[in-house]
Amino acid sequence: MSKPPGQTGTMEANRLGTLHLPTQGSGLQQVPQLTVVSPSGGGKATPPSKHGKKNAPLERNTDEYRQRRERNNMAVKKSRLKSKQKAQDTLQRVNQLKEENERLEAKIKLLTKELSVLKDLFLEHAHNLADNVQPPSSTGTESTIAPSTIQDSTDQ
Amino acid sequence: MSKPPGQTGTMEANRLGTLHLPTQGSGLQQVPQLTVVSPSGGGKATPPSKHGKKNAPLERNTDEYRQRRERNNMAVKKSRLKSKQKAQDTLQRVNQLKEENERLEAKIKLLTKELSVLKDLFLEHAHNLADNVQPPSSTGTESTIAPSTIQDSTDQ
DNA sequence: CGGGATTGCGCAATTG
DNA sequence: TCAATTGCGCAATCCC
Repeated sequence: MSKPPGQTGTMEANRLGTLHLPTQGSGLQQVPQLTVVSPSGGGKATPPSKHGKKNAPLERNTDEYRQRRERNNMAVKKSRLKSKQKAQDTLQRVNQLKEENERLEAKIKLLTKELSVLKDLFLEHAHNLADNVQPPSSTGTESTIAPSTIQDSTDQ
Repeated sequence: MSKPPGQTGTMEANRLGTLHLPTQGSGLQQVPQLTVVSPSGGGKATPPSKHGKKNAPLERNTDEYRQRRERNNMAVKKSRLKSKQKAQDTLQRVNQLKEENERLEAKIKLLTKELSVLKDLFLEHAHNLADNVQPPSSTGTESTIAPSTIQDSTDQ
């Protein structure tokens, strides 16, 4: 709904200097031909720009032009496909990492719990010692702490 | 989702039916792309379009046409910006997740080590018991295992 | 300098 | 009806 007043003139497509439109019109394809050349005067063969190269537009009706376009079109397609592929890979990587993350967190949770259990046992033991409780040979409490319970933490 | 299969196989600039050319107007437009409108009438090859609506091409020299184009160009720009933004976000997310993963792995390493230490202590203890070593108050070995050593595992 | 790879842009068909 | 998407071609650059 709300829509600002018309955008007057939207000619952003304008490049700074040159816009060439090929001459002519063989059959179909007549284009409003206008050839705007950058105002800068240096009509030298070697422009100051680093790469500033502006080759002749190459006429649109030549075979070479057509060939070049065709090649470029293929290249563009290829490039875009690649780009899309890469994007998808990235997305996949996110999921992969997320999974791994969960796995790791689960592991941490487990380890933490085990650690907590062991700590409690230690504390208990410490208390026993402190309370001067001597374990003759069957206190029962600690003897239960066979390695078996602890084992599974390391693996996986 | 949704990515309709692009069927267009290979239709270069060949058979064309109608070519609309811009009529000058204000400033200059881009190169007139050839709008190909297939002349064939029958047409069974109509892809299952949801809307199945085919408006008349709308002449290119009308104000309305121009307005519509302008709007669409804006929408396209917007959409592409958004798309690019999203891609970058995804990339960032990957890095974020990678970092988090490292953090988690470090933590796991730490916890594992602590657990290992505790386990060893337990084993030692068990051995002492098994060997019939009575720890009245001078065994010295286990007494050292004060809670202090264990404490730090839980935090951070 | 040549030529593929990228990138920004507009067009048109579709989709929602 | 209109905005958002998407495939596509063109031209300017970039980059070997």
